[in-house]
Amino acid sequence: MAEGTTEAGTAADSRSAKGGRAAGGGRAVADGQPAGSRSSGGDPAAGATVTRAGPIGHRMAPRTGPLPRRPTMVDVAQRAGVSIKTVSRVVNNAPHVQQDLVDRVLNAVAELGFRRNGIARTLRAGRTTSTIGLVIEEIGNPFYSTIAAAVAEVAGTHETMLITASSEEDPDREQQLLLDLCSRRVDGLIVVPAAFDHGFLRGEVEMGLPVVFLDRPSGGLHADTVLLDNRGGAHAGVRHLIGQGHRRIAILLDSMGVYTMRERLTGAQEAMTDAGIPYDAAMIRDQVHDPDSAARTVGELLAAADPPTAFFSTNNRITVGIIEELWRRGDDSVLVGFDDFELSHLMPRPFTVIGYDTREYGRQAAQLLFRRIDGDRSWPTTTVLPTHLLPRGLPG
Amino acid sequence: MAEGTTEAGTAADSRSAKGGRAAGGGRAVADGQPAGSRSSGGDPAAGATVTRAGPIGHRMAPRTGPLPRRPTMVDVAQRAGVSIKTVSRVVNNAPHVQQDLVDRVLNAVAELGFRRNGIARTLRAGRTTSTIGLVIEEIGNPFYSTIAAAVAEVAGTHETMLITASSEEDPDREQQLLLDLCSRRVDGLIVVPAAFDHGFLRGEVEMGLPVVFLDRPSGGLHADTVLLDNRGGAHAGVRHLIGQGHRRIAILLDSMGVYTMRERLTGAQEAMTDAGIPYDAAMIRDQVHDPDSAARTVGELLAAADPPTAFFSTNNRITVGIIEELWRRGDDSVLVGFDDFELSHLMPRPFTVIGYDTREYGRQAAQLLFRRIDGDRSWPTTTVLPTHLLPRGLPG
DNA sequence: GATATACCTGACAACGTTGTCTTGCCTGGC
DNA sequence: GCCAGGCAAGACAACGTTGTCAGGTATATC
Repeated sequence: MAEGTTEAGTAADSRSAKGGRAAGGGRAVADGQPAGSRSSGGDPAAGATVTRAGPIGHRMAPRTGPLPRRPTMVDVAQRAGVSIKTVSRVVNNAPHVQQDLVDRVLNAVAELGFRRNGIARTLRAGRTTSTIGLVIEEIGNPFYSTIAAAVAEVAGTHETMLITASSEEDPDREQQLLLDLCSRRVDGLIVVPAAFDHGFLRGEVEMGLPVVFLDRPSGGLHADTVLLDNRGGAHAGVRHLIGQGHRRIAILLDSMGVYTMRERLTGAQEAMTDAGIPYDAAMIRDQVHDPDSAARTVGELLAAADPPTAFFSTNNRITVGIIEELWRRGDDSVLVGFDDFELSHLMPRPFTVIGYDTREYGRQAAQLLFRRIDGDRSWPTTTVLPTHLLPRGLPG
Repeated sequence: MAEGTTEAGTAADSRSAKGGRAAGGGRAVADGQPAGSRSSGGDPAAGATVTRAGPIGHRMAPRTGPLPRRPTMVDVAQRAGVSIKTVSRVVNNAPHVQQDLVDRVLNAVAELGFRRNGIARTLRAGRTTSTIGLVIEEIGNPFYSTIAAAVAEVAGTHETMLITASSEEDPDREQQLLLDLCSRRVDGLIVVPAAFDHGFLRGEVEMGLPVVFLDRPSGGLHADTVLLDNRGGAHAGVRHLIGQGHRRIAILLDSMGVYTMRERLTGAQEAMTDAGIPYDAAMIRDQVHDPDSAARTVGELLAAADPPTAFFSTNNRITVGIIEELWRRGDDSVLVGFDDFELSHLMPRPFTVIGYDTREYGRQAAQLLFRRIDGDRSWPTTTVLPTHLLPRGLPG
């Protein structure tokens, strides 16, 4: 840690790094001291972001002159004393080039540090960009990052890279991102729709751009769609509760504006109806957007007359909130939750999960997309992935 | 669910979707029946992936003819009766174009569904691609997806898109990905190094490609680097344990081949040395790559003579394994773990965490990169982000 | 009325690569 | 000795866009 001259200071934009914002957010800090003044090691500046600038190991000056131009095939051709076409042939491993020319070209390539310009290569008519676009709600969400990982994996087998963009559930932003990706001439698009209507993509689709919708269907544009068996899963989950003798089952959901929520509610209600349990509006709670609001809602429901004996959660954020509140209260109401998540089996209260293979979900969409990219022009399809009930009861 | 003709069947590549592989992996299935035969709702084919193909709502034939060519500025110019230069001006909102020509061009653009080709635009000398590359270990890992989210967010404010690629910790693959990204002429690169030496990028860097290394330094190429205060964090964590009176502290780590592991071990050992606790090789366990092996290691350590009374975990996978094993055994050994993670506060045994702001980590790297892209040619810097001890004791 | 100025428009080249076509050479068969 | 055919290499155009420059018209200035 003592190489070269050093110059300590605080990075220009590090204001937001000081103090708060530790992962896990806002908890108390060691020894009750304020974050900024705490020492967390031998480093005198610990607690704040530290930036060192300067040469390391050997003499070196910051660059100031104009940057050297990137070498092109013309430069390589001149250096090797051949035509650019020959350079192109060598670079692309085309046949019918004499060995000594190949060597001269490869030497020139190495000496100049030539790297083929993929942009220009793509421009020549008909070439693909070997890039696909994935538009999701938010890449930081583990569900979507698993999807992205699966899509990237499939893309890799097709020598294709992945541009991922987050719509943040905003239809305008989604449209902007999608059209931007079209301008970049991606070879295909996978979209988790935020908007209802993707008619603005029709022109692109007609000109051969493959599009796959994932997790939610889209109105306005008929294209391949990969969905989850939301109804079936919810149905099975609620039936599981009914089978345990529960009749008062509370259903918590995020927003009726989201397709998956509507489907899951429908499935849950069908299970209730099948069992002859009368509809009770008081047992259905909408607009539960995060764990805290889920916890609050649980409190309200349990405080009411004739409280529920079981809960059905329609997504994992709600599930977490319900668990926290039940745990706090020592309440032994039973819970079934849609979406499995990492470490769910280590939660303080075991609960039954409606799970599915998220990686397979993304993989299906990606394989479908590449089938289209590879020329499949048959009817658009709708694929429905199954869900699985993973029962975990209370030990007792 | 009853639109148009339907055709049920199993998707060609859905083998891996049947049965196993539910998220959370390999747990028993409802009612003890095999996955394939279980019913999870009203759907007769539940348990297997179902694909429907066919028109929805209205008559439509699968496309077979040649795809219509994408309209170019030439097409728009012809239709509007102007030169392509005028089209270019209109499309780019350049001044000095008469209103009636603007209207004619915009009409032609709308009628033809023209969308500017960003590839060709980029090719014209000197233009940037408005794309940056991020090479990480694996996008499915929540740590990296948080990084990606932060980078994408910063990129968005610079009207730039993000290509994310996973090196899978393989130096060869990393090199291939990085060079591919160079061919695509990304405006900059953020790399979590898998390899030790990134000298192969020197030519690109000299020709003006900004590179930022994140989470691990790189030998062989002097560039901006953003690191975590691994030593300080580990030092503080172990000191915390020592402060509670522990003298036999086991340290579990993944691999000494990884920079962060070496740093964390060093910090932990410094704390021990500072407290006059003699070095004991038996207390340090290497090659703990996953939760299961962490759990096994805990079992071995506790079974030995003179077992540890506290554990120091150097990453969150190891932490999870330790928690599971301690919980299983009802052992009340104390644990401090590097890396906070979602729901860590809901784990069955409260434990102290060495946390940091992962989003800020990615943000710092991205801001640094864009400062370079915007022309900052000063000395490369090394930024060290602080860690924070988040003590959570056993309730008793 | 001549000249300067601003404004508007288009012709043309260039970006870096690859597809097409041509040219020249060499070998082999008659 | 002539021609067919394969091989090797290069000239040239094209991909779709934008920068440069020239030309043309209308308005303002002397």
